[in-house]
Amino acid sequence: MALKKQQIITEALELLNESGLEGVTLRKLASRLDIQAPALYWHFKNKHALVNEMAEAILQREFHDLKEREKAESWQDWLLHMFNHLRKAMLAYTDGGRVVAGAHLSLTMADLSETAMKALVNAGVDLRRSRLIVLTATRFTFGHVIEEQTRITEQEMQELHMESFNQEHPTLTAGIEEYFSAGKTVDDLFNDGLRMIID
Amino acid sequence: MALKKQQIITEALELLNESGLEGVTLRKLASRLDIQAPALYWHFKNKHALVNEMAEAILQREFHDLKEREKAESWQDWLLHMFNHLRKAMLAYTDGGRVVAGAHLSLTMADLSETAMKALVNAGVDLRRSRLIVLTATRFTFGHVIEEQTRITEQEMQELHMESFNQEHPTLTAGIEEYFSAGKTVDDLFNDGLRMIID
DNA sequence: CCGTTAAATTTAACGGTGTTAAGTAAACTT
DNA sequence: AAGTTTACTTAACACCGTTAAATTTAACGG
Repeated sequence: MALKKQQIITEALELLNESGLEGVTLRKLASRLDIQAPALYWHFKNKHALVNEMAEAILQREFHDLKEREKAESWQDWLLHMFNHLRKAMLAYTDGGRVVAGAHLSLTMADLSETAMKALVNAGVDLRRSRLIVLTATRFTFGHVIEEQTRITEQEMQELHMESFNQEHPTLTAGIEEYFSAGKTVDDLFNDGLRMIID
Repeated sequence: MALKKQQIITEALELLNESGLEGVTLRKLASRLDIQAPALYWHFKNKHALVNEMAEAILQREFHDLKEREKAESWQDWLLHMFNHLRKAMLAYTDGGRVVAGAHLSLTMADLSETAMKALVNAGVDLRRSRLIVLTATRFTFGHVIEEQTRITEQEMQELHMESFNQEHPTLTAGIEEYFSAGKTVDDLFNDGLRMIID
């Protein structure tokens, strides 16, 4: 039985979650599918194309039924929800942020922007402002999730001597300390940042 | 005469500008320095360490004399300047955004955050708000520049059929069209987004 | 100036990567 | 049954980061 594109992508996403983006090699992927690496080139033009399709799949899982805004909900709340979904989609996979942000010209992302802008315009926000809000929030979300997902090694942690770092960056340290000691989480951090853009 | 670390990084940055991030290989870099690739391991623990130092160098060129805010300037304007500098620093090199954003735990970035937060706190902004503004603006800037610097190939452009794309995304298309036909530039787009966060 | 030590680099090699070219077997088509 | 398309395999190429070991270069004290 011949392999379907969808099976390959599913397996690739599983491999992504186990080994991270640089762990996704064509040989490893092929081995999991019980084929040889060059066979993948029958299904994909090259590795980049595969990664692009992985990005679409990551987004589709969260946005296959992209809902329009209902009248009851404010456009601000609706937009907040949308970008929380976007973040959630990317967080669901190791390096999901880099995969999605790296996949330029994603159709799903375009649909998402279109739906979002339409929602704002329909709610009375003017066109330019809608564009600015959606674009800014999108890029913030990418930047946020990418940073959120970068893994710092034990060694990098040691090389950055904590005591002296904190001593030389008192305001920064105090700011971080204050935020989390108030019981806030990383989710809150994302949403607080998002709200600054949206409101 | 033995090679100095600084010379290696300078050459690496030149190579970065000519060939992009994936064009920076240890063999190519070594060849430009008239040494063999393994010699680089005397100067750097591994390639990642080299790229991290490249990131610091990129930032240092724009921030070697990081100025405190002067009383005459509003903290908003000052912050706007700072992030324009950050963007400029990254734009100065091919894939500069990916290099800097990828270099986690950059000391220069930490100094920058510290200075920025101190400026806001001194201007009367409360600690939590300072942290949120600086963090959000930073991540937006990274997201923005990374996107700005991704090069789309001719072929990717063709695969995305423009007419049907525009037809299926009328609001998005109209938004983009409106913005640029008003004489605005990509620089404006960045600053307008930044202002949404800061103000 | 010499001998020793440390710094800087070379040579050779390993295992891994994406990718291409050419051949092959199975599955549809006519 | 013959021919064509689909889905692969095998073999190979040119790269890549990295390591180990040998070797050269520079620095320094007696």
